[in-house]
Amino acid sequence: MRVFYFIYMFLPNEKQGGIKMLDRKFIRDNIDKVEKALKNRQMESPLDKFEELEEQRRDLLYENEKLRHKRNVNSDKIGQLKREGKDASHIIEEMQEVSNKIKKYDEQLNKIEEGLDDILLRIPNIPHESVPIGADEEDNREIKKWGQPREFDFDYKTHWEIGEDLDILDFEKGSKVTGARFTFMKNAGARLERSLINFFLDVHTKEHNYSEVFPPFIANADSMTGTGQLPKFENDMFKLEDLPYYLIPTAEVPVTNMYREEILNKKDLPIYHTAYSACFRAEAGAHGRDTRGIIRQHQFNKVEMVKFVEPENSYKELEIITKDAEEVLQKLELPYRVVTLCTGDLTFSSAKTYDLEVWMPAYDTYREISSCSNFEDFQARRAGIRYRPEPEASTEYIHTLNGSGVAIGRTVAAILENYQNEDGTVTVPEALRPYMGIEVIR
RNA sequence: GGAAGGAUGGGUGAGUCUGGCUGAAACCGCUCGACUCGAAAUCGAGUAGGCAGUUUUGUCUCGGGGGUUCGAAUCCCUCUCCUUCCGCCA
Repeated sequence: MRVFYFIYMFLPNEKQGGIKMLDRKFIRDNIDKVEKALKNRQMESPLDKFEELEEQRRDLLYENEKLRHKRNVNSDKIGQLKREGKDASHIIEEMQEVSNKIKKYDEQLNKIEEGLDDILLRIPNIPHESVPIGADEEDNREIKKWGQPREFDFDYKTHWEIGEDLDILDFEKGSKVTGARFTFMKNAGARLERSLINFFLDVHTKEHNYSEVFPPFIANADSMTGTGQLPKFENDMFKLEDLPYYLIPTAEVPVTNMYREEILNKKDLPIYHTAYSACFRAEAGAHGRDTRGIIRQHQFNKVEMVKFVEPENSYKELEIITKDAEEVLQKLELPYRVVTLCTGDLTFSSAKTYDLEVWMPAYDTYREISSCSNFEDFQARRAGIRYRPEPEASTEYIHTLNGSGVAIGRTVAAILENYQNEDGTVTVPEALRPYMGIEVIR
């Protein structure tokens, strides 16, 4: 109950026109399409309620506008009479009643609008037609494999065993200082983490043309709503007490919201940003999963890529951003595969997502290390990010994309496991040696 | 934390004291046209958005929310953000 109230209080300001979420008109005109999308995502449909409210809204609006028109006309008349020094009291009296009626209609309309927004903000993006239909991750489609998982001729260890044996990961200290799912990295481990951050940022800025930003790690409720974390996923985030501020779950949030409520210049597009940030996730509902190691932490580091592009280019850009992410894994010579997420596994805001999964020997499988998504205009709508396609044309929503480039902690885990040696040491991947200054962690 | 000032269209910025004829001057930018071999300069025209209906229309929006009033960019309350000064701090 209280949570609900809280979310409600910090929903985005109802700006002029309410440029938020999926478009009402679009939903109205494409009820079937939206309905189908919800079904493919394994979600219940709130559209009956939506249609009912929408109908009520339009009826009330019509009545209300008629009254407002009357008021405007008569107000002009009153002004005119007063200027001429004539008496207007009989009209004023009549208008008092009209104004009261308008006030009542306004109240009803506001209530309906709130109900509509609450529904709309919880409707996810519509999957792109190329997205495979499926229930869960089992139905994701593998589209590419790179590298050969290494064959070990000795008893290989998990990354947490390696980390503790080399004294570069300290789980006990993490849980003492903070709690479960927090870890200290020490010595070469700390350095490895830092090296990866620098390495990834260097690759993306120098080779892939991203401009680097260093964002705030705390964002407000409007921003969280803009990228789609709120209102549905409040429980997945850490919230500051008594403030409408949240620890960011990814740099996507602050970087995408940099341009919230802005009209971008066509000549500045596309905009590419890359950003390092710490990421904070409550991992609600993940009890018991990946409890060992650093695969699933409440705090982890990530280098993120974010793009703002013209709509017609966004699917081309999705391929590019995915390649940009792949490239850092290739440079590190870590075997990985690329999968297209199916409708049931797709995240709330995304129209299409490629996951990069790195080979993890100890798990004997591929694990997600990057997620590259095209949100089309979903986030742009919520966040009000537009541009003018032609000088005379009216504004249009841009398309946003992002991709992990890539998650640092999981890369550390992958390096420790894939590059481990029989004597317990870990070879440093060649690309990282300039950053690490050593060839072997021992 | 204390004090003062401010938030207006793509940008700069008038209007706020003295409420109505201001959805908003002027300038810049941008678009089209004229001039030109072409460009610059100059001149002319155009140039916010949401919602509802869509043939002419109506309505709402001057940071957000609320109030006063027949009527608010304009008066009052409140919140947010920005600027300047003081204090504090890495």
